[in-house]
Amino acid sequence: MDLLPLIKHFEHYIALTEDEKYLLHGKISQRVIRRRQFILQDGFPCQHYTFVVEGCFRMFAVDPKGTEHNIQFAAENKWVADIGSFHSGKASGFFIEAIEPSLILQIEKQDLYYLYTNIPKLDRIFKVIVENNYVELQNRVLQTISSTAQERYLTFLDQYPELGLRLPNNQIASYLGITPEFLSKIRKAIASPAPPHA
Amino acid sequence: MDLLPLIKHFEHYIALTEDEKYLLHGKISQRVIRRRQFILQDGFPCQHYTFVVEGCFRMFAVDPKGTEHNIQFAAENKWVADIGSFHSGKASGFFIEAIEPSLILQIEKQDLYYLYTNIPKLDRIFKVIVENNYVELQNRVLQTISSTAQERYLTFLDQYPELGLRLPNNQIASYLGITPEFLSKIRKAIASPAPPHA
DNA sequence: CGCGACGTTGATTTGCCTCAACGATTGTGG
DNA sequence: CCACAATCGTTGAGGCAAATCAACGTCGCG
Repeated sequence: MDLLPLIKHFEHYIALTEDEKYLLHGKISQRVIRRRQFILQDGFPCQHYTFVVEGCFRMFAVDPKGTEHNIQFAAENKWVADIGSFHSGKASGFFIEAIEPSLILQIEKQDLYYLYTNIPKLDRIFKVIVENNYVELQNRVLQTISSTAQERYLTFLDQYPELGLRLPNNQIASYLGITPEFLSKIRKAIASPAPPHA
Repeated sequence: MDLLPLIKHFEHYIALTEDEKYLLHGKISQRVIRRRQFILQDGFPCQHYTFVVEGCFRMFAVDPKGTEHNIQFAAENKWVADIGSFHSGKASGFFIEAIEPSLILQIEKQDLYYLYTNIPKLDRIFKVIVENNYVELQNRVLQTISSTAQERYLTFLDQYPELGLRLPNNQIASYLGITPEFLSKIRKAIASPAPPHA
């Protein structure tokens, strides 16, 4: 098992001592995940914080009509978890599914708590990580309540150019809160040279 | 100056020692804010973390057309700040304005960093606070991309019944991402007994 | 090969916006 | 203390953005 990507990730924030790195061993497990495999399903508690070493995931909810709504993508060096369910132990309302074949590192609740206690730095590191995610999410809320679908799509491409290439359009549509049909029409409008306005 | 509300707030998460409480003095300032007074304006860096002791604030952005979009309310025992701007020192794109006459406690950046260093618990406390806010925001995103305006309004009233009474409807409309006119029509539809469907 | 996932297009419907107008309330300066 | 302005909520007519539904083409894969 190779913890290096995770250690590098932590040290992107604060350097760790050798002792601290040593504490990580045994608390973290590695898994290979196939395309379309779920690492969390609606109705079950979220048992792990998941760090994506390679591949890509989506976290989504299903509404009463059966429509799926992506609330987050997580590719390399991102964390994904239902934080509320993880801490409360209650059933999650979300699914987390691999969009690509993936390699992940996972930490269970009691292990993460152990690490928080024995590597106090981790409190700060995760505080900063969550703060950054919070700022991103705030901007997404702003976009969503203030812009048209086309503007949101262009912002998405601008902010995550790599995801724009990597993900199927129907997944992007679900993230943007629009139908795949309408995203297709937006893409057509963008691609075509300025339409006649007369 | 009375730090008790803030200390109580911190101790809602983890108890502090007397020494730790002592360290807070001198790092926190108290301010009385009038209705409609701004504590952050677009174009300026966010210099403080603000804890609301009494009153209520809104954080909003203004789009190119001049329309305001509320992205957050903060009443008693809530924090409000443009976290991104606070840490980066760059100009904020948000305003924070008092909706009611308010009493706040503020911490400046270097003071907060000082406290993080000397009261390591604070890293954990703020980690938990931000995580909770993150979960709330995630649910808001889900609502926004998956529900109609009426559903979002009912959820808002259910989740923040006190804010539903306290805030003017136009502020709620801005938070929900709809026009005040349309919120008015929603309220009428809700109030009226089940409309005839024939 | 045949099926399922994905993308596209078109016709129609609907949720919400825009604009305009009008009471009710609040607050404020003369 | 009154007059006036500003703020807030409501209502209605008309328009637009995006959803819905249905159909069809393509591709990759078992």
